[in-house]
Amino acid sequence: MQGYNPQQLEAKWQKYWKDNDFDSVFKDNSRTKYYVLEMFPYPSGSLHMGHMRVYTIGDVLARFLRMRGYNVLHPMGWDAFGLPAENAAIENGVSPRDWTFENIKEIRQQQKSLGLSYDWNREVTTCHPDYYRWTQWLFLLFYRRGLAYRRNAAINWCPYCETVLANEQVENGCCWRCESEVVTKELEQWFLRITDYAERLLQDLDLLEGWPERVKIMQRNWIGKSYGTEIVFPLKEFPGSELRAFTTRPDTLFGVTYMVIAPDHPMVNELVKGTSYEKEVMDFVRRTVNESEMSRTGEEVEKTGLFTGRHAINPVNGEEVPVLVGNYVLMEYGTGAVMGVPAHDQRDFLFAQKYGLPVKVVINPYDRDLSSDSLVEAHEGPGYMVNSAMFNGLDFEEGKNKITEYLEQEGKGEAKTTYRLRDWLISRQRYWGAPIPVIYCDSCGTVPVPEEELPVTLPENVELAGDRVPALSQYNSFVQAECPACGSKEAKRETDTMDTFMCSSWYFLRYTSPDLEKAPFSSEDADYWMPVDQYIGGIEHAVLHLLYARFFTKVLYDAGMVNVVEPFSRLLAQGMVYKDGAKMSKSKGNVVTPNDIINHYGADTGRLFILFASPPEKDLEWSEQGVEGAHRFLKRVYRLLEEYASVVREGSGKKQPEREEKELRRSVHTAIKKVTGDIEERFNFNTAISAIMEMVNSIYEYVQEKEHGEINSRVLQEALEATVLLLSPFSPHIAEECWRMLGYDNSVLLSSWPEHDPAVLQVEEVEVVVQVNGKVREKMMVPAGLSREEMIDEAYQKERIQQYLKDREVIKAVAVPGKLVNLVVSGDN
RNA sequence: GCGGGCGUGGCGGAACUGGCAGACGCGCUGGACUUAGGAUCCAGUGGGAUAUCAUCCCUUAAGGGUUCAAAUCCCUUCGCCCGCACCA
Repeated sequence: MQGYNPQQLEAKWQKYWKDNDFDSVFKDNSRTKYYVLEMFPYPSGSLHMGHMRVYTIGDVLARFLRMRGYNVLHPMGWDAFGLPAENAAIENGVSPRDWTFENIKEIRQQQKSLGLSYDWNREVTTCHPDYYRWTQWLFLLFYRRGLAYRRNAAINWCPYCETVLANEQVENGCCWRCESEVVTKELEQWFLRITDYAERLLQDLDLLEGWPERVKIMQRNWIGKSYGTEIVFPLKEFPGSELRAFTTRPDTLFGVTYMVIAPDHPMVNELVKGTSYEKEVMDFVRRTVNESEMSRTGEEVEKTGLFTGRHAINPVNGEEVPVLVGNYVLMEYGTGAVMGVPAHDQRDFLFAQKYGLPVKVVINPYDRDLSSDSLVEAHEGPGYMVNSAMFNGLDFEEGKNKITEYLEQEGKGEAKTTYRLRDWLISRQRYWGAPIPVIYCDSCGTVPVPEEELPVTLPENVELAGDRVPALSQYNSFVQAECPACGSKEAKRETDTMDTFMCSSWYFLRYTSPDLEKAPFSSEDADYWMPVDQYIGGIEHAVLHLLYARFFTKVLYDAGMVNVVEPFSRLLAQGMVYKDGAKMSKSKGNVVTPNDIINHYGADTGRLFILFASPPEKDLEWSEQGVEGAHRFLKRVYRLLEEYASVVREGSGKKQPEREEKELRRSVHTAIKKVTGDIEERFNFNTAISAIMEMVNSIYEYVQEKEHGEINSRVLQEALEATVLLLSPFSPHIAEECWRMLGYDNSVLLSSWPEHDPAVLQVEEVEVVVQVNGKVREKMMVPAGLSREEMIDEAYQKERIQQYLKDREVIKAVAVPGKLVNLVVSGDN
């Protein structure tokens, strides 16, 4: 006996699979496709347990579906542009490119030693010119369609990363990557008009039945649709000029006592010019604009405002109200101006109190009257309208409509829908990214680089000086360009690179035709493979990557390049890996790496443990003893095969199946049914594995009861084959080895998934529980298929039940076929 | 504050549409084999009571409700986790 030697066995079969090219996949219209995709990694350092978990989940699915006959696309690639490469390059004195490709090599090796069944011919690398050429091409597509534009804007700036960030990439006022506090800067930047797609991005969430509800909710919140009214307030001091304010509460219009505009509102300057307030207000504006949005609008930050000396006129009653500039009003949302209704908005109420602005009640709750003088907090709830002229008495909801209608008739406002979503800022002031393919010419302005000149290549030889890789603006040879329109040699190249999320917004399409040289992807191939049937990745991308990729797909759909409106049909957000109650991290010293596990127990054990310890969407607690348990199980399977495969091969033993054989077959077919359902319908790999364990326990029971000669080899063969086949998606190497022990020459990968035989699951007798008043008092074996009445009759026959029924009256008898009988009796107990 | 999720043995977790709570694994206890075992195999393992192969009671965060029957449905409370957070 050799014993189970995972290291040797895994290397052997990995080589065999590679040599026989089992994982390559081709478009085949005669077969049903299935696209399994795990979010591709950023290649920093080496793999951690989180990676191992996602890949294992995806690999089980891919292997399972292949055995079920699907044509399965299961690719892998590298999200290879990004800042860490630059930082690491500086530390190690190598170029970002070399650093990145070294890491890719390392990670690819690790993935291979995990036995992951990727089609490596389709590998994509976003930092490779063959790839980013098409990222640039897509940028130009967006540009042509009016979806990419450059504007001056107050944007989020991370001082540590020395680059701007999109809104989605700021968490609690801090950089999503380095957690430095973000500040606001005014810069000329490139944006993608994702807000044009806000409504469709919102609506189509309803199509995504296979997505977790919480992810859809997060996206809904992020898009932040709200219905309201835009109202025109003429300016008293500037006849013909007006301020527009967006409100969700037009019913409170008569309660307006002031207006506040954003510090960066385009009219601020004009409003205060020449007044005694000018200097003070402009100082305030300068101070505020340079603060981060967080420090302006954070919860604990006090709202401040300054009077501009000007007044706005309420369009419904002609009242003149002061106009202020306030730090909490955001130019980016609505119109950058808000109407102040202290009586019905708590924020306005506090602001009014602070600055001594009047309070005017216009909505009374149904049960009492409010007084403007003695209000202690705003009444934001429902009620009916008062102090609102001809609208008095209307319920507030109706009032919203009536006021809006009135304003529309008068030309003083209109119903409007607003979104919280803002355009996607994609410029990055860093080196290691895809250059934005644009040239600026003094005479021609902004000129896109012609498609045939793509890619705009990153300079290769990087001078590592100081503590930064120099931005592209430092490379004169890169900056100097010829204007594609007029041929002027004085033109300058755009030196910003693209947000890496651009690269990851379409990689799933590139996998469908990875080597195509004339387009980013072939529509024909994409039409066959798309959408991704099952996408798997971390919840941290609930808004970021998953929103951007949806946006890209919709734009490509509009451009006629894909025929799907959503890229990912089903999404699995896998849980995190913990150890000792905390996320694994170097600083906590609780890290276990995939390499540790592979070297110690083998990939099969690691895969099995990770899947067995917890359902995929839940967090997983790493347990060394749990790993031991998984390893013990594999050894148990291996021993079983070592000892009994010969019985199967020799075909010895008696032929007539008896009770033990029937029981064994039943447990085998139960397992087949359970494992199939658990993988296919629920992704509950943990219970699938426990079903395999139960089957193995039954097999041991069977063989241990018998001498070798008494074993029914046909029944045992069926059991051992089922064990190996069911185990093969989870622990493929040992399965391949065991398959050979059973006498097969072909790979287990080429076998079909077993089907359970319902006839075998049929039992003549079932155990039925007899309850008296809901408490189990007796169990009985009855013929399967017994009617309710017969079951109840049967229950009455039981002596123990008779005891319980003595001196009592049966009020009701309930029976569930094949399960239980419940007799409800009078009296206590 | 708003929105969402979760709470089951010593531990990870089962229980799919309400129908025997605790599958499977870990750990623990006892035993077998053994020079030895951290290998392997067998038995036991939610708590309590009566006392002996059996019976009874309690138990799914806490309390209440619906039901013949609740971990599962409803209400209240507590605790934990995640997302958003002056969005007008």
